[in-house]
This record gives sequence, C-alpha cells and structure tokens, in this order.
Amino acid sequence: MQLNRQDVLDGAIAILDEYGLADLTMRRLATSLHVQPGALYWHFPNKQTLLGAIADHILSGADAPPTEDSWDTQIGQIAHRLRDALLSRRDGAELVAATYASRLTTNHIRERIAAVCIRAGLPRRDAELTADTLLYYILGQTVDEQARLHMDSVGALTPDASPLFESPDPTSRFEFGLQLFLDGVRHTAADRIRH
Amino acid sequence: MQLNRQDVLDGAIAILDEYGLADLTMRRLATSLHVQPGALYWHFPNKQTLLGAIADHILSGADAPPTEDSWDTQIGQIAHRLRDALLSRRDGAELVAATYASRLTTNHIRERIAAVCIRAGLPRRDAELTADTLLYYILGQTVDEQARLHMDSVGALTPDASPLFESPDPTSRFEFGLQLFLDGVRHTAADRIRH
DNA sequence: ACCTGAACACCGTTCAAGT
DNA sequence: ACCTGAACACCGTTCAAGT
Repeated sequence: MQLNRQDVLDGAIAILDEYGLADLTMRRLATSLHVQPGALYWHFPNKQTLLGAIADHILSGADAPPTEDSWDTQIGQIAHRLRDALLSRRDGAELVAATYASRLTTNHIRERIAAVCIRAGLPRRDAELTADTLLYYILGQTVDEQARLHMDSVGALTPDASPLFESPDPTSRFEFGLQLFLDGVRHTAADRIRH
Repeated sequence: MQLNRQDVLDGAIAILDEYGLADLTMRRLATSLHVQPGALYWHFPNKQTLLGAIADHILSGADAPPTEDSWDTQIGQIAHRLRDALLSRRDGAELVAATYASRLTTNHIRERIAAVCIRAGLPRRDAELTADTLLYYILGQTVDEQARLHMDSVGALTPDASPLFESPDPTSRFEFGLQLFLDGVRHTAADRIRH
C-alpha cells in the first residue's frame, strides 16, 4: 500500500489533533504510517514544508468571498472565519503563527480584507496595512485563547482562573478587539472621505 | 571559577545575539561556558525557564511610567518602547512571542497600558481588553518585521523585495497600525463619556 | 517511483557520584 | 553548593541500496 502526499498530510493532521503540535514529529508520523522516517522525505522536502501544507489546509475556506453587505460586517465575517479556522484543530493558531509568520500577510485572506477596506474608501496602501494590523491581532488573540484552553484541559490552572469561566468569555474578548479595530478603520475612512 | 545564574543568563543572551534563537541550545550554551550540559540545570530547572528569564530581561525597562502628558501619546510611547525592546536583540520578538505567549497579558506593560486607558475614560475591563489588543498587534507586527530583517540579511529575498527598501518603512508601518488602534480607543472612550 | 536500513549530527533532561 | 560523567530517550535529515 503506497503512500501519497495526501496520506502524509492526513496522518500529520491526525497526530496534530490527537497529540498536539509538540508531538507532531517526523519519526512519530512515520511510525503511525507504518513507514521509515526517510520515506516521508520523498513526499515533502522537509518538516517546514509539511507544516506549511497543514497551515494552508487549516486556513483553506477562510478566504471565501464575504456574503455580508456592509464593509464592516464583511470584515467581521472574515475575521470570525479566520478565528474559527484556527480554532478548528488542536494548536491550530500556534501552528499557523509559527509556520506562516510573515506569510499570513502574503495570503489570500489579506487580499480579501484589503479589498473590503478599499471598498470602504481606503487607498490601496492603507488598506493593506489595515489588513496586516487585523491579521496580527486575530493571530495573537487566538494563539492566546487556544493556549489557555490547553492549559485548562491539562489542569495547570486554578479552577477560578479557568478560561471557561473567564468573564468576558473568549468570543466576547475577540469581538471587543475586533470592534476596536473597526472603529479605527471607520475613523480613517471618514477622514479620507472628508479631505 | 564558579558559575552563577547571571553568568548563565549573560551567556545565553550572547549566543542569542551572535547565532540566533534556533542555535540557542542548552548544549551549545554549556560549551560556551566551559561546563557540562547538566551544570546548567543547577541554575535553571529547564530551558523554558531560562528563555523566560531572557524574555523578562528583554522587556525590562519597557514598562517604565510614561513621561508624555496626553493618554494617546503615553500609549504611543509605551508601544514604541516595547517595539524597541523587542528589536534590541536578535530574534527578540520571536523569543518573547514563543515564550511569553499568554504571559505578555500578565505583564507590567499590560497594567501600564490599561492604567492609561482608564485615565482616558475606559472602564477597567475595557481598558484591560484594549491593552491586550494592542499587545497582540505590537508583538505580531514586530515578529514579522524582525523575520523580514533576518530573511534579508540571509539573502532569501530578491533585492527589490528587501524590507530595507520597502515602502512604507517598518517604523511607518508600525505607526500606521498604532494610530489605527488609537483611533479605535478614542472612539470607544468618547462613547463612554457621552453615555 | 517509492521505500528501507542505517547512519550522522544533533537535542533536553536526569542523576549518581565527585569536590 | 556546584559540577562531572554518562546515560536515556529522543530529534530532523541524508542517501546508497533495494523493489
């Protein structure tokens, strides 16, 4: 039974979900696929590339065209989609943050957000910087949120410090930062229209 | 010549500056201090703790009381101090991001920013969430900026994609996101005063 | 085309024993 | 109190050789 690229990718994602990013090693992956470690290097040149492919997979779908009708709800929609995508797999946010780094800002999601900002009245360059700013916020916030979740499940937190009972809850925290950001964009856009 | 905690810390920072985070290993550090790897574990319980101490060192000073007089310039001052601190050592932003994660939001810097927000008219809880939002942005932006710098020095980029000639330059990019954020805070604060 | 076997050059951490 | 010696249990990656 021969392996293909997709099998390796699926196996890697399965390990990620079951054991987390720290335990996603090439050797462990090889074992789970009943293959020698070296075999993986026929399908992926190195681990970094494999992680990149997982990151792409996690993010796929988050950059679909927005269906809302005003620019601010459109950005909100994309932002929530991205957060949901990052939270959809164990350590998803950490993996994307560690792997993508400066590539999130070379992503289709960035273009989508920038496009919405242009429609809101921002010049191209401002729109791109605005998209980057939002992406940094979402990634940071979500990495943090997911790290707390994990700490919680591992019991490293006192019960009343549990993020599950945290007030405000993670989604509200996310919404707060998102609205703060949108207010900033509104102001910048309004300025542009006035001048 | 006996080693103490500070010697280990200094040695680690020296390796960080010269060879970068990826090459900062316990074994390499031990060699540079002319000591066996196990010796380090008398001074630090594990690598994570050592990295945490380096992160604290990098961040020390960034949380001094602001000297500006309006709340927005105060936040700007703290934000720039944090960025400068992260950029002050090779891979500083990456190290802090990887090590601190959800601890940046348990930092004195967070309290400083929150305090300024409270003085600007925000309720305590909003002030904390606002501080977190800013911290996520600064960290993300600075990690990215530093990663590009490194890619550049390593020659992994085409000349015209060099961040050194990027327009706008990194500092202006940073300033853009910061102002976007401050506009958002202004709006939230104004809302609070009106109602 | 795809994989094995086996090696290379590393890691972080532990711990009895030494001084 | 502080360190050595030596081991344990791993890593990612390479590559001749096999099928």
